[in-house]
Amino acid sequence: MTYTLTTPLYYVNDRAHLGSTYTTLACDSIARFHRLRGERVTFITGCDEHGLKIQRSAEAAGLTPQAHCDTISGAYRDLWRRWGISNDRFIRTTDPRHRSIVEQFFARVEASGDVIEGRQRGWYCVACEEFKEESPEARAPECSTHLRPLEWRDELNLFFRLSRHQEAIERLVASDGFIAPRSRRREVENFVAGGLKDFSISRLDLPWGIPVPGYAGHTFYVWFDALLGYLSALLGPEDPADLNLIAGRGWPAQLHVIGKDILRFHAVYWPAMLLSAGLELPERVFGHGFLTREGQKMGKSLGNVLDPEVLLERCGSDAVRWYLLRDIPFGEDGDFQQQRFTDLVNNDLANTIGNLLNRTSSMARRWFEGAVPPAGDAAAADHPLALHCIACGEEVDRGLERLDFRSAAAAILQLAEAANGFLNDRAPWKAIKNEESRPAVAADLYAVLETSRWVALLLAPLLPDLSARMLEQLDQPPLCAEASGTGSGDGNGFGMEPAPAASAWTLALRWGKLACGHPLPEPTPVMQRLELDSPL
RNA sequence: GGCUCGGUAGCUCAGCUGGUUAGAGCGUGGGAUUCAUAACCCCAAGGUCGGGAGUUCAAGUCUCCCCCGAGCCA
Repeated sequence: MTYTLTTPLYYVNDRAHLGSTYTTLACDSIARFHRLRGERVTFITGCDEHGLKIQRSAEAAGLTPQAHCDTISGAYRDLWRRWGISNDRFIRTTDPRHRSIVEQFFARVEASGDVIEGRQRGWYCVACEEFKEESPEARAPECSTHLRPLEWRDELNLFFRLSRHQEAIERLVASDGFIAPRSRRREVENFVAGGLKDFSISRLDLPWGIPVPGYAGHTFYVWFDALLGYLSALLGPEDPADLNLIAGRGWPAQLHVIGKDILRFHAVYWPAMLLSAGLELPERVFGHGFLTREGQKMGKSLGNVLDPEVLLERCGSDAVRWYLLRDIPFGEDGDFQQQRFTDLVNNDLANTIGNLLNRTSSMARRWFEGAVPPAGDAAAADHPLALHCIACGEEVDRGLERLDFRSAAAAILQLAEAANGFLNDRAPWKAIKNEESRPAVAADLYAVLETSRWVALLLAPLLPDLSARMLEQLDQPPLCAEASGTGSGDGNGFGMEPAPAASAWTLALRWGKLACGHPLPEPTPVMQRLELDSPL
């Protein structure tokens, strides 16, 4: 059993923005969470590279479409690498194997009688790559989202008979858990209830696309092509381009994470296409919200775009991940406020969590020969901090299963706060002055060090870097939640091996695993405070 | 125009099937402390729960109307 999840395949008409970074970071945390639990994960991301809009972007830049795509797509890949994204796959829709998958898929859809020829007349928005409902008589209509003129089209296209799948899609969309968060379900239900109309899946005389077999002059509509990237992506490096293989390579996906704007493509068109091709449906489509900045929409015209490159360079991935995952309810819109960003990062990460480890470690080193003190009573499973750790672990588990990053993060933070409070109550710096209380001091410090270790472990899916630094500070072995590398390409009984009963992570999440007498490295702050002297 | 979500302390939000003095975090103010990244810990500040009407012994929590904001569809 593989846990397969995807980001959207980002459209390469421009460089990555914070929105795609947000989606990708969230998916990365989910992927890491499942890997840490010992599950086999295929985390897919990539780029959608066809279509008129891209052809024009390339022309505007004086490049061939392919050169343009290579550049932008390469930039995405590089950006994700620098953010430490653990994707197992990076699919490009210009990949030759993808073309072959699209052809095979189309053949299946055609065979089930879902392809018909029809005349497409209407107003088209190139930016949306979508036909609009404007009446044919409209004079110089504009796209309401892009505020750009619509273009009139009147051509023979191939249509996908979406209307035939009305009932199946109605049932799917109404089913529990398919569309998440729940609040977005109604919107799609209403759309489906309005009656599904066939939609065109080919374009005439658009060279930058995949040719439709058997229909000279036609190329596939970008969306038809792009969604299929989720399937092509499942092929391992050594796999032939065979659509029949994907069922054994992690299809159906458990989760598609997307921005709320493309929910319909994923919750309506996509499942219908899959049904038509006789493939299984993904378990869940999660549409998250959009990010604004200081209450305003980000945009070039306003000049207030937050650049993920700048953010990464000036603040680091832990800070940004924490802010986005901890503060914004996943699914809802969020607002990036610089003041709040630095407040949260400094309070939560540097002060509460980082300083906890720092202060405890330095006391332990000073009074207990540079090592983890003897646990004494703190080894007991009913130690208050032990109970808190266990409860926190469960809360993180529950939270991340529901994609509720916020409650997972809050639980971890509360654990660190409890440990800080415990220290203040016990005041080991006072007690140590009395030789008789030395064992009690040892036990208290042990309990807090052990709690810090839990904090580090539980943080691993959310903030892998900080987690690693904390474990290093405790001289603990690193966790591995990175991408599987070659993934399933070895053809070595993929999907056959049972998930391990206990992963290194789950084994480490036991109270008392920190070994007494284990040397502690000299502490250095694991999380620097953010001191931003100018707007990001 | 139809539909769907929101409008709760300065800010961001919790408040499930209606029921003791409406909660949290940040920010703010005060206290305590010195192990630590001027960090940690404790306490406080009183917001007519968008407005109005209604149902009820009782409404932030249900009904209706209105205002404001966001979105989907026309």
